[in-house]
Amino acid sequence: MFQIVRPEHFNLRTIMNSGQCFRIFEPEHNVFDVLSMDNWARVYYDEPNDTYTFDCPSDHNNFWVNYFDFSSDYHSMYKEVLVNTIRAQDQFLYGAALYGYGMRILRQDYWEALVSFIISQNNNIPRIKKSIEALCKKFGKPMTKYGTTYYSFPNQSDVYNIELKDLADLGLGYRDKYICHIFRYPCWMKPNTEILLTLHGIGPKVASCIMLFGAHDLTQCPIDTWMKKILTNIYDNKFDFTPYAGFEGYVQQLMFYYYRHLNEKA
DNA sequence: GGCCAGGTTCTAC
DNA sequence: GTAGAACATGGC
Repeated sequence: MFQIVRPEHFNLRTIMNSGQCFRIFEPEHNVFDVLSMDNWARVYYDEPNDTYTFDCPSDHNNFWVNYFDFSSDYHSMYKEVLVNTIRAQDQFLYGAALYGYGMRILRQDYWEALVSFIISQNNNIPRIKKSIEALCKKFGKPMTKYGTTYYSFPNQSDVYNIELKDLADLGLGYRDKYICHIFRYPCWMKPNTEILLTLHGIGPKVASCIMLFGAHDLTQCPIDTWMKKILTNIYDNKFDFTPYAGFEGYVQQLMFYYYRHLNEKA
């Protein structure tokens, strides 16, 4: 249990809806369930006092402080974005920064990110979430609190031996072969883009997401269908990332979240 | 009901 | 090396 009072650069609902993770839920207004591997924190948001209360075992406090990247300085990145967008008269990214205040790049588990973002390819977010929950329910361990049951994200030893037919009812579509293959991949190897790209079912975009969200490499800038639309429709393919060197992934996340909002996706 | 989704692979020049 | 089709399936 710990509290975050009037946090700077932390909005849990923004993060939940930003498409970087798939296992944060809001079962009732201002009550959030955050899951990562076999960890579960229930987070109560006291809106009038802008205070988040994390209900979790106290020996898990450090896990969640790390997960939400509370030790990193988002103020300086955010300020750089504002200063540069004003200088460059970049209305879109300026608006994205205002709308996306409270965004952070989570430090997610590498294995969970690896599996999740393979599922994400050519897929929509509601369906990605459904498949992941089905995967957890089938191969994870039940966790019950507050009269609610979630299932842990299966670790590799839980799924190492499964066969393709075991994945048939998870709604994975053609990605089932990729997932089955990745279950036998030596995931303890150091996260590395070049190695990820050798794996069947992982291309540049998915590798970039895994490195950004699963290895906290903020220089990664995943270009998905939404980012392609942004870079062509808004910037005529002339957007310059150099003012944001070192935190391209954060800028990308602000753009992604804002553009989807403008298109009524979140 | 058709287009699209946090793409990648396969095939054909 | 690159353009285009194929891939499964459900959200909207």
